[in-house]
Amino acid sequence: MRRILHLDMDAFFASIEQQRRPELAGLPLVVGGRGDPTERGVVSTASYEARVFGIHSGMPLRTALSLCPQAVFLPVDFRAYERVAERIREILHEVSPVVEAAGIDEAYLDLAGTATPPEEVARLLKRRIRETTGLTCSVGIAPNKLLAKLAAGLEKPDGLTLLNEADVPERLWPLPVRRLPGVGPKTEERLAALGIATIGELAAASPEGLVARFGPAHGMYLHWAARGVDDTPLVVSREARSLSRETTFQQDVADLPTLALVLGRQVRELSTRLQRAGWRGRRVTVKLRYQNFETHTHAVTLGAATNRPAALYAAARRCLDRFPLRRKVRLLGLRVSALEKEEG
DNA sequence: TCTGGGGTCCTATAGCCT
DNA sequence: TCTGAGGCTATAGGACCC
Repeated sequence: MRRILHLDMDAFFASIEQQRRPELAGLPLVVGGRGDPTERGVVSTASYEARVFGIHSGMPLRTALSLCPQAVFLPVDFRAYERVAERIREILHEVSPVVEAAGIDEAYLDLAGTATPPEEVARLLKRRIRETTGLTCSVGIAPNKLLAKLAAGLEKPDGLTLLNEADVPERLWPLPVRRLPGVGPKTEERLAALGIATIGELAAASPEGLVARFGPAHGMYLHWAARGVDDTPLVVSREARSLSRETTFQQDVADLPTLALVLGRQVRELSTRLQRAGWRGRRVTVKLRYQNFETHTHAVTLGAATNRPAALYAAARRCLDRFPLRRKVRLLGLRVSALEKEEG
């Protein structure tokens, strides 16, 4: 049986800010956008003190402000968080060579080659991370990634939870389906329409019915996930599939020159990132989101991969020009995909 | 009055070919 | 020459994650 450890940093961005500015400790703190709660933007992380007011990730900053006017609002400082994340990854690699980073604040470890008992490994990790960064995390240990992640979520913050397949009926089946990774708002709603609200009810549903409604991949995933069954391996390294840059305007934009100007800036940024990483892309996609939040994309595939700004801009303009601009635009995005490694 | 930015993966559909 | 089945690829949209 595999032993997988999942580690999830507690209120990562907010905790880092509280760590480097001790006067913020114990205060409701919201990290998001440019740090101005009257601007467009959403909450990246709320401190536990702010969560008491009902503030959570993904919520508009303006809503957070109305829920808790006395909260402190700070901009996202990705560079700083990335530095902390890198130190944490180093600690993880001291414990196991098989580490999968899952975003900036989560990771999976395969403990197969580790002689130390899993629970001891977890305590060691938590202590080392707290000593070097001052931060706490929640850890789950289980026979697979799915159960390890669910376990880590059972006790937060600063938790340590062991979960086995035998615990699934007692510990997971009472929980709402939304707790399963892969079940978002849409799937939750469609399951609710079938009378399925809990993971246990999902486990009792016929796999044929789930496949008929959710397709083969998602349907069978739901069937097995509700039983805690998962054999996906850890992915210790992966290459980027695409790079993108998008901008939500503070005020909706109606004119093509402004859009073209912003598109030009996005092209230069992506071109620089591609060149630094040694990538070229063959597919260019432009995304527009209108005032009413309707979102559309247009893409072109190039004859040859490029990272040159002139070629990228020409392609992006061809995409942009295909959009009817009768309505105001709130977001403009640019993506480069079908990436190829540059020679030499 | 709302609803970010960076990604990944899956699915539906249309066109083309055999 | 017509028709249909099935496969492949490109494109657009959608759901989800951190």
